[in-house]
Amino acid sequence: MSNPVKLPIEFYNREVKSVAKSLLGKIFVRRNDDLVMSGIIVEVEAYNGKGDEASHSFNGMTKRNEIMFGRAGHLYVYFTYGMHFCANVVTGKEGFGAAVLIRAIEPIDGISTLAKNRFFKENISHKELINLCNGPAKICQAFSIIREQNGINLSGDEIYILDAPEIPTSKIVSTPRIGIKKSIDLLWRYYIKDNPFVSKK
DNA sequence: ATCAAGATTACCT
DNA sequence: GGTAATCTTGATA
Repeated sequence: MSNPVKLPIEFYNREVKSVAKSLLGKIFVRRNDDLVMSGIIVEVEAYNGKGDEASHSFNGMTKRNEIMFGRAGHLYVYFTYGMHFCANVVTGKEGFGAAVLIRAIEPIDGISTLAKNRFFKENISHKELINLCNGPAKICQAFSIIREQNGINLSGDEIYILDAPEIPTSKIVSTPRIGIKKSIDLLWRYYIKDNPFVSKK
């Protein structure tokens, strides 16, 4: 087995749709001391800094979205619907306001912890495993990501993403983004074809 | 100050 | 397929 290495800042400092597609197949890791949770990123969405009406950054910087306008390679966490958190990776140059929403993860390590966070029990059925991280708010609940993690540097040791081989273009499916009412013509949602941990076909 | 919408989810028929 | 839950945020006055 090869040495896993954290994605460098240059990885994130690129055009948001390229980063989004490249993030598929990479390993998302959350570490708390000796506790490790991880999984394969299988579904993402790109939100651009310019000309994207569905993006939080569309109307300029606010207190809520300021991390989105910060440096690439940091985590943008927001609260929505009065009860859910969603996690994004900031991309591109500082001040641009682009980010990739992580929508689904195939669990690998720390599944009993992920399960406890989501379902308040360690042993789960196959159905519950599929349902563990197949949605942006489910990921945050499973990985214990809240307001506190907003702005975290992905070069650090608490939350980071490990490199892994690129998913070939032939295995990447593009669709409209989920749950938005503007810019629905843009096919900026990407997921790994035939992966059972994707949120929706 | 007020208010409507929201990058969702779980549970219902 | 439909909708309640739940509250922060940003826009408007």
